[in-house]
Amino acid sequence: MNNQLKSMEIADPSAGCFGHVIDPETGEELPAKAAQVMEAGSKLFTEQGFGAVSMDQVAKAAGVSKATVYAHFQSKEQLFVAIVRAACLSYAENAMPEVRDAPDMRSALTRIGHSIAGFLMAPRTMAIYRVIVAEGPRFPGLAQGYYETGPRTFKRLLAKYLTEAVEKGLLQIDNPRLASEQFCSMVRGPLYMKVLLDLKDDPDLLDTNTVVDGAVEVFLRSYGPK
Amino acid sequence: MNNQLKSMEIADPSAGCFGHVIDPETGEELPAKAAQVMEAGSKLFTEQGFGAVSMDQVAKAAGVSKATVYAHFQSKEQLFVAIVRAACLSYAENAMPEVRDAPDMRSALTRIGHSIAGFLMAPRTMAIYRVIVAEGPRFPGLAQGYYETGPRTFKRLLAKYLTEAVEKGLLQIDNPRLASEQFCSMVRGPLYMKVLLDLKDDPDLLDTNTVVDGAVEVFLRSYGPK
DNA sequence: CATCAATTGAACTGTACAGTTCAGTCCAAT
DNA sequence: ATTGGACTGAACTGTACAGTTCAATTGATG
Repeated sequence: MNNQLKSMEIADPSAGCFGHVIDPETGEELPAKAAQVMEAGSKLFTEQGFGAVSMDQVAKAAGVSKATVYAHFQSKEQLFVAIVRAACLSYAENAMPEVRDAPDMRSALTRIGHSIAGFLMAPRTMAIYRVIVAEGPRFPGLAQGYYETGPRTFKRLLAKYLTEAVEKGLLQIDNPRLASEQFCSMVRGPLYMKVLLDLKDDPDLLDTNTVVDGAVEVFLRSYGPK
Repeated sequence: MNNQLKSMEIADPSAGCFGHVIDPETGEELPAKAAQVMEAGSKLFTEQGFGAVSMDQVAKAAGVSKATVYAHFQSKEQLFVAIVRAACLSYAENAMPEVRDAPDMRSALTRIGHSIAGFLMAPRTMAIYRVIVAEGPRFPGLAQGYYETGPRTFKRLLAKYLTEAVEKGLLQIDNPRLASEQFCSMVRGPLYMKVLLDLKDDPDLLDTNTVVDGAVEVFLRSYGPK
């Protein structure tokens, strides 16, 4: 029960992730200056929130004139939407690790659990989530887009994996989507608020290993074979 | 397995909840006008977010002059903090139902599960959460205060209940705090994003009964006696 | 009725910011 | 060398808003 991964390295593609983005509207590659603007905007918006950042700040941080910003983006809102959309694209793939070589179900689930935990608590993930929750209501469609490219995609990947395990007789699950949600929630729930609310020294907080091992244990006792 | 509560009525104390608030600073009861201001501010802030609401709007909605607003609250920030703090106070007690009369563990947990689900998805709860996530970073201590009076208190209540059940031989749990987190998470996780992100018609979404029954089932298979 | 505190309404100050404009610069392609 | 598109920097417009001020009004109390 102690096969945790020691340090979970989650690639944080914050830097440079707007380098070669394809504009979904035109299908063309993003000009260098536009990428700079998105880069800077991403950092500022996720650090301070949409409302607290001025376009002057964005331009300055991007090392670009304000006129250039408006040459590439119609408005502050459109810049924001473009940034969030681009940031969501690489979400789900990063969270599901390779587990084909795992010796058994317990170690596979443990690895997945640590991957979820590490991914969810990465600064970039938290920043996107915070911004979506905060500004979602004011940007119709943004939250939906986030959910579909992000959490939903990941949960489907996990449900698919579980279904395969059932077919191999390694698990017994009648509702894999529910089981997938349950496993994610048991890992995520006890941990994410700590980071989200920046609670560093609350005595009630559980550490990652306890949470992941606990989730795996409960999951296997419910859905394990026999 | 079908003893769900049909419609879970969660009292939404949005209206009038600032009527007789005691100021934690002075220990005195809040003047009527101040309560009106907090009432109006609460509605506006939770609907539109801190940044999007002007003090003129608050004054107007409260049916009060702006000078009066500033007579009671030093600044917009302080008004906001006062509102959130007051709103958090009645958080935890509302979420934990009475289950002493429940015939067995399954029905008790099912009732608790539905209570959690109903409480979490109440507009007022969601609104507070959204505002905390969105504005937390800019108001030091606010998120901590929310967590301590809210989620943490509830989870402790549940952990205490579970511990008592263990002592009666109804459950087998070595880490009740972890178990409490797991149960809450399994109920909350699959449901809250639907409301948070306003996803009405996603085909992957599970309904409340499925989620609660699933959580109870998994919980009992893991922690149930023998 | 007189007093006094709370409240009102309206005008005012200062600032921050979205978005525009434009003359001038840079640079790559011809 | 010239042309043309992208970029700069700086000034400018208009607006929204936090917070202030104050003379006039209200209303409860003695």
